[in-house]
Amino acid sequence: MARRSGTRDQILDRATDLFGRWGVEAVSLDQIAQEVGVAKQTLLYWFASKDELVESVLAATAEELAVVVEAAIRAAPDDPLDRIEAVVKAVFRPAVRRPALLGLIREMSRLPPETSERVADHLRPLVERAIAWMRNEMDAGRLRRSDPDIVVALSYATVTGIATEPEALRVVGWTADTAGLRRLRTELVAFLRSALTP
Amino acid sequence: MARRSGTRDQILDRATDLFGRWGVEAVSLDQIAQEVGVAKQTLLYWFASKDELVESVLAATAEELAVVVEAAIRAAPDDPLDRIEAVVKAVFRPAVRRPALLGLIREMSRLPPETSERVADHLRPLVERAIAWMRNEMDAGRLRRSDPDIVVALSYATVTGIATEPEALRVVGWTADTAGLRRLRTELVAFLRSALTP
DNA sequence: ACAGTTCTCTACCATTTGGTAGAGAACTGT
DNA sequence: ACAGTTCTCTACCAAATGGTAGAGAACTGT
Repeated sequence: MARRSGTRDQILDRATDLFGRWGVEAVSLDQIAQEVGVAKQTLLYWFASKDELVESVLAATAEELAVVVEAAIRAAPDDPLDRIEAVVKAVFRPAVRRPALLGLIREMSRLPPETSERVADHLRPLVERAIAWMRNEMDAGRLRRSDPDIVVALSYATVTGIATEPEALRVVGWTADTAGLRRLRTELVAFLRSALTP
Repeated sequence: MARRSGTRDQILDRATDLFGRWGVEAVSLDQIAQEVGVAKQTLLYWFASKDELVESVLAATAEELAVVVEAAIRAAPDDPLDRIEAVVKAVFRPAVRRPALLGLIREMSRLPPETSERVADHLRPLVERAIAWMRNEMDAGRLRRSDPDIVVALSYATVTGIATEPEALRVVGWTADTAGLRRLRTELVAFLRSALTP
């Protein structure tokens, strides 16, 4: 999460935010360059093309999420529901502070298949482990019996959807103040808990 | 859902699909015109600007969803969980056949606030009713007690997220064949049921 | 002091973008 | 037959886009 200092890192950070917020297509190199306070050609020195910049941003984001999740898992208690709660809370903080993080992952579906495939490869080990783990817990009767892969996708969709769609929340009258955030996190955790309880 | 026949309707249909799939910014008027088989200026005859086209598409989409949901509600049984299942199933069919539908709603957050506000107004009555209804059912002890507005948003996020992110599903090894679709719908309904059961 | 690398810049370019101007079909009602 | 409206077209345009070419700082190690 640390905003690093080199020109390259600054570009990466800024591009992450902008791509995540507005979508890859909607953000121009000029715009990124201007916000970083650098000439556009400086971007093209660090990244040979916009495509390469996009891919770097996605790879870094996937990596960052993977690290956060891994850490949360290692530190988490053994009970599966507690563990899920820990992971959700760990992801929730950076996701809300920087909605672009999860929004970016969503941008994957709009990229050329080879690119999205490469990014998916970054996440796959994590996902596979999650599925295997869920299957185990289901067998042990500690999670609601169901299709583990789809349930992983559903949980992801719920967390990502709610963290990246402030509009949807505004329509129901929610506001992004501290109290609202706490309320949201509490409900999200309760929702998932209830969805996954045997 | 009916693909209507006039030039205007053809433009609307095609634009809906393209905007929903690739995002508003990523789709050019030239592209839409070409796919409809008409000159770009014909689009600009029917819609004064791209912005106006976007807004028309969004309004029509919101309207269409509202109609589908209303119909499902009217035809649904009285038990709240059955009713939720009916609505989800009603939305699931068009959403999967045309992912653009829900994808479009997500595009709202990337539009100028006045535009998204106007589209939100189309959906608000529906949402308000959903919240009020949920609150009632919670009071009656037929749904899990919680913040009704946030739960509405969470349910929406789950359905929309899963229906618009084929990438996420691909990562868990899911495929979009008939069996996969049925499996997905079944799990989605079970997930929501479990999440909302008292 | 100097050569080499690293980094950022100005100047430019071909293409694509949303949009304008205005002409000409094709269908009205009379 | 004719005038008016509805609809679609060709021909442009200014601005913005991703990207190239190449010069000049600024920092290396010697």
